[in-house]
Amino acid sequence: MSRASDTAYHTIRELIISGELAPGDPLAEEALAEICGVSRTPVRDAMRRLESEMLIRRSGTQRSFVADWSLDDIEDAFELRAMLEGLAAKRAASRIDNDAIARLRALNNRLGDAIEVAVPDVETFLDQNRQFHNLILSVANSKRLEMLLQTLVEQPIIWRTAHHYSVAELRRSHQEHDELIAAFQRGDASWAETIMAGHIRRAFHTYADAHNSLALLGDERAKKRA
Amino acid sequence: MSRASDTAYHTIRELIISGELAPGDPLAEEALAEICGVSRTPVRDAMRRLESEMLIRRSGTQRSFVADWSLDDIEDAFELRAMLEGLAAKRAASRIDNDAIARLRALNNRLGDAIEVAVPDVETFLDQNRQFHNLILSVANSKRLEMLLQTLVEQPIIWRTAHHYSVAELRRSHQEHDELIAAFQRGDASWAETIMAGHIRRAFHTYADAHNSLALLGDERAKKRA
DNA sequence: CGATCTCTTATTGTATACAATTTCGATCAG
DNA sequence: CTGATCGAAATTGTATACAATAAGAGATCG
Repeated sequence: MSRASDTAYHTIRELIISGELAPGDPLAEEALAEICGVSRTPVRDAMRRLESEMLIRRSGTQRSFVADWSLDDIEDAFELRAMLEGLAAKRAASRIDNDAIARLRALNNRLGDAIEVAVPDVETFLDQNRQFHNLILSVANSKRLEMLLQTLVEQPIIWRTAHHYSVAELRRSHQEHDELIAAFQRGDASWAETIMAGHIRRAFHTYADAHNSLALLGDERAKKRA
Repeated sequence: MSRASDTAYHTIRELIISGELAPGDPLAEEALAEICGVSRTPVRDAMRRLESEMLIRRSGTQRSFVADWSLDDIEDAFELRAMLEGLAAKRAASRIDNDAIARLRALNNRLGDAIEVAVPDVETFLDQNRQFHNLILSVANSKRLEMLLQTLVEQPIIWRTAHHYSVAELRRSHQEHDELIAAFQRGDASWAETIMAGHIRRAFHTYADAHNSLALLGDERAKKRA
């Protein structure tokens, strides 16, 4: 997409994901246009995209707000992701070649290296993780699947909590990726599918746990203020 | 959505689905604006929506064309639909109440009536069928699932071939719906899921068969012209 | 004769002005 | 004081003008 429209998209997106714009906050086109330094036209484009990703919710009268994701909503998203990424893995297993397997292995090695240090490099972990999943998705070779997953993967608040994951949990992800690679190497589609689905579901519970601790922390702070 | 934007959306959509605009045809914003009787602004909105439904494809340089669906693409769409509607049925099974079941039964009865006549009323069949599936989807109670399926159900060329389905095939759909209702009544989520997934997959093969016959017909005609 | 380059033209991206709605607060009747 | 009503201000929808970019035709060079 073109420059102004893109900057608007990324700027607004960042404002939402970083939490600078809180869930429920109203979003006025003109105000956002000013912030992004572009006119309302590209802002409207960006908002359309964000709406389709469900980061923005529209009222009955077309006013926009930052979406507020309940834990149920997030579970919903993970349920769908588990199913769709499972399908991606299944399809990938019967299409993948040695070159792609080698690349997956390289990605997962770097991912492992990023956590086996004094202080885990979560940014790198997330980046390699994203590439790992994207590679599988592209091997799965279904434009439609790619499209649907795109609206699910870029979760909003999820990446914010990622930094609170324990080393054990990061290691677990690394292991599961290895198992996935083994399934690919054997061309076992069902195995790949179930590993992937489980991998995502576990990620949800990891998220939910981190989410709960953070929520408790938030409550503590709220009490202190009162 | 607002008036002009909506009319643009529906007008263009109809042009594509009816085949007036053939797959691969280029779509210029200004030309469409003239056809729809609105300005380019709402046309662009409409095209965005149609793109997300994959009825429109965009080239690397942002030019738009009517999407051309290969049989593989369509199989892809059905594979995803089978999975997602299966999930919808599974979720619905554990949430549905007697009132909703009664409504499903009523819809399916009308659907059955529409085909048990001298000349089957396919329009009514499709309409009741759509309502039947939509009701299940809404009982499934997942906004995200609803959103994803929306981009898959409104297939382009599929409804055009529906008129060529045999009475036996229409009856089969009617039966499968009844089975689904039975699964709901027993609250058997797995059963509901597998019936639904099978139901959609069968629909694909019905479509593919009709598609092939039509393609052959088309070839015959082409030969005659030559 | 073919390939490439440039210039013209067509098409899309962006800004802005204006119209249609909606929100919200002030005012007033009960 | 409560609630309804009206109107000003804010917000979104649409049209249009202009800028940036890409496609296509024709000329130019090898």
